[in-house]
Amino acid sequence: MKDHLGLIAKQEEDGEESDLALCLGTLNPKTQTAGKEDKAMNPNILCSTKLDHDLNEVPDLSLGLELKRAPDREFGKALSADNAGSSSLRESKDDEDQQEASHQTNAKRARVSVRARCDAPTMNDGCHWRKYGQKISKGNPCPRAYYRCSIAPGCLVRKQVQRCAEDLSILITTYEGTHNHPLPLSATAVASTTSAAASMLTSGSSTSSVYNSMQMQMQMQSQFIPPSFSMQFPSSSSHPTITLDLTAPSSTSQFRFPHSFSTAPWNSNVGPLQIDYGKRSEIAPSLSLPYLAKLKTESAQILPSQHAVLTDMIAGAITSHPSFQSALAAAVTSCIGREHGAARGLVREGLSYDDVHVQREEKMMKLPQMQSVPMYSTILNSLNLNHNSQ
DNA sequence: CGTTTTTGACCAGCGC
DNA sequence: GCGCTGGTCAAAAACG
Repeated sequence: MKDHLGLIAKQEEDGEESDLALCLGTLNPKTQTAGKEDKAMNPNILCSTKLDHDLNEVPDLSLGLELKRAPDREFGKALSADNAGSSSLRESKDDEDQQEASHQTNAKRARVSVRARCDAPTMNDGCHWRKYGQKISKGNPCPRAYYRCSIAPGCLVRKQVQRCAEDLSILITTYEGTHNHPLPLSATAVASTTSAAASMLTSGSSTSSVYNSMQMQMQMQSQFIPPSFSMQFPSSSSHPTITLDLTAPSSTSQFRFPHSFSTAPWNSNVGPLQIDYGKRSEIAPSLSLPYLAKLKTESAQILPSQHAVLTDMIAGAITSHPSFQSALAAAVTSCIGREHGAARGLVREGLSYDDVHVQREEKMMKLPQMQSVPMYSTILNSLNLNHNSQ
């Protein structure tokens, strides 16, 4: 499967756990399906789509990764000290109490620090924060601001914002804690990224594939591709901290968050994760194939010869860590939720993937968002998800 | 008038 | 124990 990007998500229904695998990559141009070899390796491969042949025709599979609480205990354990994305509300008061107790007693909660060039006072991550303190810390003339999540009164997530002493254009944002409420869609991407990093830290997994996945995701959320990305694990810290460095020190071109990323209101309709593709403007997904296409064709950072390596990297990353598997499941849910209307229509019509593919362009003229429906509807059918619950 | 920010006081952890 | 530092609290001020 060297030319495929494999995504595997677990789902549990009626006590039975099953794997969902998506295969995005080279496919048989005649059958529009994954090759026999691929299916032999994983009978659960549901669909695949062209990535090498014609990137411009790849349906818009935008996976806004959103961590949900996985059924398996191991994943729940891994998430116990991170800041998950828009996880569902805690179902019992006991959970809240446990989390509160954990917060009170565990002085070494995992933190995720993001370094990025940003002109705005704070990096808008889609969440809603209330400032509760400010301090001048030792060794840095710039004050450190303390924020807590103000979406829900009992939310324990906090963040610290401070400018880098060496380079005032660099904003260091440090996240800590777990959201105990649903997040705005626009906040899920950053939250899931920091969540995955924290999860990796707390679960002890530090594989390079996860590292690479983090790099990919953060790059895709941004307007430009930083040529370098670093994670740091300070050995002497009161909190275990991962630093996601998006400042690209060896860059030949400056990497900055788009203006809209920094200043758009958290609950804006267009969302703060907005990137401009020339005259077109789209919500920046966490994993967007059109965006991959753009990278491939326009960025010198990703050459065609590197594509196999790239897909291998992503596949390895996603399949190597339970957080990403669960994140994908939630992401699919999120995607379907966003376009549930169109998907519902197709499912009701009983259209197959091929039918949809043929009619796609025609339908897109009427409903632009329909371009992502073929993939979603296939996922949808396989997951047997209940749209009405969205 | 409700919400958010500011800012000095307070507290806890840590090293000496 | 003491002082330093990071982090939080809470009353007052500012803001919309």
